[in-house]
Amino acid sequence: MTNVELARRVGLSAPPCLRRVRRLEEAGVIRGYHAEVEPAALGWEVTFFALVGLESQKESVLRAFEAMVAAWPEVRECHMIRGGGDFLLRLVARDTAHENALTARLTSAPSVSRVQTLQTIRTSKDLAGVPAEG
Amino acid sequence: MTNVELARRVGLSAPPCLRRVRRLEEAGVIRGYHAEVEPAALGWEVTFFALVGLESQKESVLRAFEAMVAAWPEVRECHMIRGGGDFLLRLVARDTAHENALTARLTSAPSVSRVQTLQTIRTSKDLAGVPAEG
DNA sequence: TCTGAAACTGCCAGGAG
DNA sequence: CTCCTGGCAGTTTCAGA
Repeated sequence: MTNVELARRVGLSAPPCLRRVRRLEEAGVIRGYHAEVEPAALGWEVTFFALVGLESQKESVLRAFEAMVAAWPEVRECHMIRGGGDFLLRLVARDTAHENALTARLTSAPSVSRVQTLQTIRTSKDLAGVPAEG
Repeated sequence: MTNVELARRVGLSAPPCLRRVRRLEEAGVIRGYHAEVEPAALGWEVTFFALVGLESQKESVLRAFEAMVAAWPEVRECHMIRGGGDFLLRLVARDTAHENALTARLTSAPSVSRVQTLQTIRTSKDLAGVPAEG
C-alpha cells in the first residue's frame, strides 16, 4: 500500500501519516515488511510441527539445541515450552521423504529424548501477528 | 523496498524486475505484503499454543470447531493434525488471566474433549514463510 | 526514454499540557 | 509558553508505459 492510500484510509494527509509510520518503525512496533509467499509454489509441499523433549533442562543444553535448529533452514520457528525441556518447532519440507528425514535428524540429535510430529492435514486459519486493536 | 533497490540487488534493471514481480503476484506465488509488528508493543504479552482434541472425527464436528475458532480474534492459526480429531492452535492473549480465560473457553466448547496448552517461555527462532531457495 | 505520481523535506499553524 | 501534531508547498525519486 502506498503512503497516500494509507493516509486516505485513516483520514490524514500524507506527510504526518508517513511520520507516524517512521516513528512506529524506529520504536520497534513495526519490525519490518514481508512478502507473503505461497509455500507450495516454491516447492515446499509439507508443513508440520514437532514437539521435542530433551534429556536435560540445563540451560547449556537448551541453548545448544536452539543453536542447532537455528542452523536448519527447514526449521522456521522454535518455541521453548513451559513445563521443562520441551520445544515446539514449525518446519517445512519439500515432500514426505524430506519430512521423514528431518524427523530422523531431530530424533537422533544430541540430547533429544522424544520427538512427536504433528502433521498438518489442513489449515483453516493462518493469520500473522496479532488482532488489530481487539 | 523500492523496485529499483530490488533490481540492484538481483543485478537487473528496474523495468524487467518489476515485470517479474507482477508475474509472481498474478501467479499467486506472492500472496500479498504485510507489516510485521511487535505483539508486546500492542498489548499482546502472551503467545501460546493449544492442542485440542475433539470427541468426534465427523467432518461436521471438525468444521463446526473450525468455524468457532475462526470467529475468535485471539486464535491466529488453526491446523488440523493427522491422527484424528486433533487441532493445533496458535493464540495470543493480553495477559495470563486472558490466557486462562481463553483456555477455559476452549475446554468448555462443544465437542472439545481435551485441551493441552503449550505456553511459550521464549522464542529463539521465528521466521515467516519458507527458506529462500533451499 | 518519458510522464504522472508518490516519497520525502522544510516551514508554518493550531491546540494541549 | 513550549511541545506535539497536522497541513501545505517544493524537490527528488520511483512506478509504469
